[in-house]
Amino acid sequence: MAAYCMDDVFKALADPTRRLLLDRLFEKGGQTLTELTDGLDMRRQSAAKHLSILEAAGLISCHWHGREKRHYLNPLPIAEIGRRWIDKFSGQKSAAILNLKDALEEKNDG
Amino acid sequence: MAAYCMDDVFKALADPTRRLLLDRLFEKGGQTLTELTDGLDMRRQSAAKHLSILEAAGLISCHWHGREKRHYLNPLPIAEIGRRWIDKFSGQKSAAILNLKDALEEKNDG
DNA sequence: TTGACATGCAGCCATTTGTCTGCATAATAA
DNA sequence: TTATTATGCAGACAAATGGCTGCATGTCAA
Repeated sequence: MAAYCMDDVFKALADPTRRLLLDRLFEKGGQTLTELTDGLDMRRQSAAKHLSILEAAGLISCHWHGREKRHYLNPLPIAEIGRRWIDKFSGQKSAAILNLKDALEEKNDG
Repeated sequence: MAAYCMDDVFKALADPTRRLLLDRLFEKGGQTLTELTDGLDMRRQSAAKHLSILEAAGLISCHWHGREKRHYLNPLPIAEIGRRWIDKFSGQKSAAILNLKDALEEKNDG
C-alpha cells in the first residue's frame, strides 16, 4: 500500500534530528508537531519539514484530530531494511568473513 | 578499534551509489578502485570519494597490494545498526502496533 | 465574535554534497 | 629508462539540504 522507496527511507534516516524524532515517537505515539518540537532546538517550521520527510518515506503515519496532527511511528520500512539489508550483510556473515580472511592472508604473500 | 560513528554510517548509507558499492563488495571482496568504477557511470575520482566515505564510516576496510588498493566489506557497523535500530523498532513491534491501534480507534471517536 | 493556538506554505540563505577537471605521485611493464 | 597503470590531492561548481522568517488558514475557547 505505502509505496515507499528505499532510497527515501535511507535518506530520511541519514539525519540525526529525524532519528531523534523516530525515537520520540517510539517512546510515545500520537504526539503533535508542537509537542515534538519541544527540546529540538529549532523552529516549528524546521521540525515540520523533518516530519514531512519522514512521512514521505513512510516511516511515520499521521492522523488529524481537530486542529492537531498526531504522528505515529510506522515500523514497516525499518523492518524492510532489516530484512533486505542487515540480514544480507551481517546475517550471512560468512562471505564477508571469508573476504577479510583473504585480505589478511595477503599480508603473508609479500 | 574502528571508532566509527553511527551518524557517519547512516550518512554513508544514504547514497545509492555507495549502497551499490557495498553490494558489489559483498559479491566479491578485494576489488580495486578501477574495478569498482566500471559500470558506475561516473569518474574514478568521484567513486574514490564515495569509497573514502565508506571507509571513514568503517563500512569497508582497505589493504594495499603494490600499487593496488583492495577493498573489503566490513559487516560490523551494519550489524550494529541491526542490533540497535532494527531490533528496537521492528523487533519489539508491540509498542508501535499499539500506537497504530490507538490511531485507528481515534477514527471512531468523532 | 474575537483572540489564542496548531499547522501549512512560500521564499531566503548558508552549508553540504556529489560531480567534474587538472595535475602529482608511486608502481609495474616493455 | 620510459611508458603505462593505479591512485591521490586540490579546487571549481551546480544542486540538494537544513535552518530561518513572514504570512495565511483553520480550529478551539471565552
